[in-house]
Amino acid sequence: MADGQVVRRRVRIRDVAQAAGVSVATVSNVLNNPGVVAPETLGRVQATMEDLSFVPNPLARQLRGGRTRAMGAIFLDVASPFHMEVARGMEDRLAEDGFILVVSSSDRDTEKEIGCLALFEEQGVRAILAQPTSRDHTVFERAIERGTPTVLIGPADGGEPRDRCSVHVDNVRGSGMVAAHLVAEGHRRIAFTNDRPEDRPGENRAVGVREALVEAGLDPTDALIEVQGVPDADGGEEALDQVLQMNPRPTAIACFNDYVALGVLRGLQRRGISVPDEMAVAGYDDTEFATMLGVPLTSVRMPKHQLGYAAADLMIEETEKPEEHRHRHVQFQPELVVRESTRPVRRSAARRA
Amino acid sequence: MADGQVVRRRVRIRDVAQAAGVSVATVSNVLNNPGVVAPETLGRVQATMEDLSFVPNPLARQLRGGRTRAMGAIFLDVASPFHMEVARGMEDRLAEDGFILVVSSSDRDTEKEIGCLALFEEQGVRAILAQPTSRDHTVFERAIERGTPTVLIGPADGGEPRDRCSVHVDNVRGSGMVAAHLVAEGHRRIAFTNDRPEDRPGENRAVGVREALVEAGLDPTDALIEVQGVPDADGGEEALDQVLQMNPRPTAIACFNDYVALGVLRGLQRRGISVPDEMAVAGYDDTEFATMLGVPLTSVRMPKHQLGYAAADLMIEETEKPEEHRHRHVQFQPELVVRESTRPVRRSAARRA
DNA sequence: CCTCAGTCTTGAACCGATACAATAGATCGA
DNA sequence: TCGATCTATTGTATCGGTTCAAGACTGAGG
Repeated sequence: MADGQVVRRRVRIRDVAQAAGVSVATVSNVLNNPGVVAPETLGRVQATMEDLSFVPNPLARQLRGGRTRAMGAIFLDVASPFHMEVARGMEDRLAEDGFILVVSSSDRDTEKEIGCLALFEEQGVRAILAQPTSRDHTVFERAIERGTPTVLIGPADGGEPRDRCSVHVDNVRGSGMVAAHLVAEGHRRIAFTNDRPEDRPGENRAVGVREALVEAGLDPTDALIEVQGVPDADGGEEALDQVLQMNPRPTAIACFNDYVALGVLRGLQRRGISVPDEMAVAGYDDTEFATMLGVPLTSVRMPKHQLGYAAADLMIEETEKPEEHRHRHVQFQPELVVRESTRPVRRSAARRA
Repeated sequence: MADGQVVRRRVRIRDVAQAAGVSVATVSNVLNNPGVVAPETLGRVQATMEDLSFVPNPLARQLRGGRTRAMGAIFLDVASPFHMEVARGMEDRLAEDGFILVVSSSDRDTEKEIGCLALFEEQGVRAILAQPTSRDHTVFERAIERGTPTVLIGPADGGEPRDRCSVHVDNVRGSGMVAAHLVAEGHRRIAFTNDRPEDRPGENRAVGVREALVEAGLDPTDALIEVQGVPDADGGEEALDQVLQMNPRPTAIACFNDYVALGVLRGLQRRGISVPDEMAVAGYDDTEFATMLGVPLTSVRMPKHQLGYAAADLMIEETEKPEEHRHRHVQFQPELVVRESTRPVRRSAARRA
């Protein structure tokens, strides 16, 4: 059984033309301009394409100019609640105009980010939404120069990003609200579990917390303890370990997101430390489960769906009518949702009622 | 200010060649084969490239070379916990061999599914992992015929899928375990909130529940109430509305996933119906928050990460060494995790302790 | 002085499509 | 019967690179 049969070479437009007894130009027309082809020919060629199971090579296709109907998105993490909601918002908008969303993740790695970007460009994606790994946006600026509109998630940086749009949730403000709230609740020593502070979201959050403390007249040097860790539940539990070793021990933990908070709560529960009496905990993202936890979680709600929707809208506008398009920087405001995990509302009374 | 300045045309390899006073072939060599270029020339050309900020067009580059280093995945839903974990598992495996993962979602729509598939094929993705919308896999079989290895998520169907691999979590068993457990806890009327039963996952879950009831000697006709809805928290709340109108009212609800369960719990809480005493609730997926809810949620744990990892492994093997590759059907077993939401463990005692 | 091997460089074919100008045929009015 | 018009089709340049056989030059050896 010589299994090394014919390695069926990929079928090209030429093969179809030959088989159907027409020129390549006609096949191309069948593909892109079916209106001009005689119905009889059209049918025959289509049948042949079907027969040979022909799939046009997109690379060659785009090389000449035409692009696909796909939009790309590069997130820092496939497994974050942020990404899920934003992607859904994008999809909703894109579907309206018949675009398909293709998502990839840089996994917080700049190398991989460059890889994703190159891939998307190669594939002729119409536009890209990206959550940059670093503050240095040159990779993306170059993509723009090369002709792929790119919308970044993040603040319109000091420079003059006149050549691109951005969408953004004011995380400085969001984390500031958390910090201010904790201070208002009487906390004077607050831990903040950050993602990697080099990354944009991490940086902003840190700034927000710090500024809020200063504004409240506290000295961040001893009022703020910044802990770093992977932004998921296990990371949260590890971060908690570190926090609990601090001396004096913080009385509140502001977490990078709700999953981290989940881990923190888990760790506290295991140790029998009560929330919020002995330790206040705040999350970020206001995931759906935040309300339903054993101790409902204070969190920051972000209009993620809207953010994705708006981003997709900008992308579509930019590729569909570049003349009319003016670059914009859309900013959304987060909202603090206070729940039991940071506010000791006469719980016992409420519960016994 | 006539802003219609020079639309800086993209710098091509030809321009570099001209500016550096060499042929395009030499520039190409500088790029791909620097060893063969004389050091002096090399330096000059590189300087010129820098000067003109030349970036080779990846499309043209690939055109000659072949395929990209990307793998595709088509999920039913971007926003499901299932997708997130599986994608992460895939990424972990793919990263080992320097592949990039590109995710798209069919949004449960067969049309869109076909679109995604075509897009991925066009883009020269090396292999595809898909969670099919329907039981009819012909679209995927054709992709395989056309030369794109495709791994499906789902049971190895009755037919003879000898030409592809599949990965699979035995959901019939998983949902069966839930149903059996509920029966064992004394429930005789059980609601099951399904996703669309036409879809594969929905179908399997329904079958599993039904079989388990039969096996327990119950008649599904009146022991099982199947409710349909969008598989998220809001969908869960709506499903609950329907369930509560039933007469006689079910005493347990098996939910399609943990998010649905979240919505159900929310609705029950709002109505002051206690869990599990007045209504038992089970989820599916065993998300991280399941343990931490007000009433910890019984759920079914699936090795999602492993599933993704295994799938990616198959894909890589198939594209990297097609000769050695033998198609396989990998099945994973789910695991029932019983918590308070279905088991009335002397709660009051525990709490007061 | 000539040959030969070795080092660089280059012209041109090629990848797989698109798009445009040109052509062939059919139809029609005068 | 003869252009004029239309419609359907096709030849071919083109996109921006890669690749490879062949050419130009150099220096060593006979």
